[in-house]
Amino acid sequence: MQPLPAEQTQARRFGKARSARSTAVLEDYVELISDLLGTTGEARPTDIARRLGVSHPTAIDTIARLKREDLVTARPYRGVFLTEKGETLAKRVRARHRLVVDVLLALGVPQEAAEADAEGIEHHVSDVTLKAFAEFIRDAKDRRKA
Amino acid sequence: MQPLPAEQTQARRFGKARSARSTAVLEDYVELISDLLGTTGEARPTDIARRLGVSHPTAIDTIARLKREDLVTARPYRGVFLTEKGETLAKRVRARHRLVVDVLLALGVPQEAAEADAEGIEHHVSDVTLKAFAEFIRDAKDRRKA
DNA sequence: GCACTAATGTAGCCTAACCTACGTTTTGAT
DNA sequence: ATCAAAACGTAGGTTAGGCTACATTAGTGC
Ligand SMILES: [Mn+2]
Ligand SMILES: [Mn+2]
Ligand SMILES: [Mn+2]
Ligand SMILES: [Mn+2]
Repeated sequence: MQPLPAEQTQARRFGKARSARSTAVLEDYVELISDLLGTTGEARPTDIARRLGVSHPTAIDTIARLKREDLVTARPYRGVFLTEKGETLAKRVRARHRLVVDVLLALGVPQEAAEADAEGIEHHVSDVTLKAFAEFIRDAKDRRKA
Repeated sequence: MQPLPAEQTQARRFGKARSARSTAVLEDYVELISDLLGTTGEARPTDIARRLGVSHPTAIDTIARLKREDLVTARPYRGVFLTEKGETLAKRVRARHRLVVDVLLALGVPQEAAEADAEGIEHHVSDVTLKAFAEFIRDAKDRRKA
């Protein structure tokens, strides 16, 4: 039986996971909105809802939260757009998402499981971990060349 | 710009992540209760709350939910115990937690980041992915021997 | 231009997960 | 046996993230 970590240490870890959980939804929305804007030119509440698998009122509610957090602008019947802050977040989130998928694939996880699990995992990957992931992928590529 | 996945595919992935998020708290409680029972012989609401970094009423509320889900038994002033179902879940969750930490460490993630990130990541690792992780670790060990 | 349809918005509801404030029960030390 | 402190429980409140049902607006085809 492993010794338990010190109370405060464990509490800090759980706290980080809680805070990541609370921003996960926002991150998914900005990433998706950015993708929709990039590929179709617009991001409308109904599309967002359908792609997320939620009802459209749920999407509209969350879009309101995104507005409050200054990540998007949206006006009735006009679709959703990213603010500067939103664009910046979207870029970071998309890059992280891709890297997480790549790492899972490199570890031998089948494609669809990698894509599905990454959708949840990504939100809990810290910067330090992300750096380690990037190096791992870089090294894997080097090994393949040699 | 990568092509977007089909709507239903993407919705299914997001749905899985949502459902994992909704069980994450239960999993952490069960794992922690099991650890406390194993090392100190008892799991009291206050200890649980302190280790999770939440207020004790929050812990008590969640323990009530665990009871509803038939994962624990608890009576006033008497501490918390795992049901069969709870024990089973605890074992699975603990094994998964350890494996996730091991994989992160093997990828070069520093100890504390590995422990902290694993606390969130673990809940989004599917069985298929877990299997790939196990093989990766086994192979890494073999390589070290050779 | 009208009418139907799809999209959007609004209202109202629910549960989970957090909190503070306060009252009650146990526990343990004199 | 008493009593203070710690643990526990309860009450009541907030926010996020879901939902359904219904009303309104916008867009399209005729
Ligand atoms: Mn995601
Ligand atoms: Mn993503
Ligand atoms: Mn966890
Ligand atoms: Mn854990």
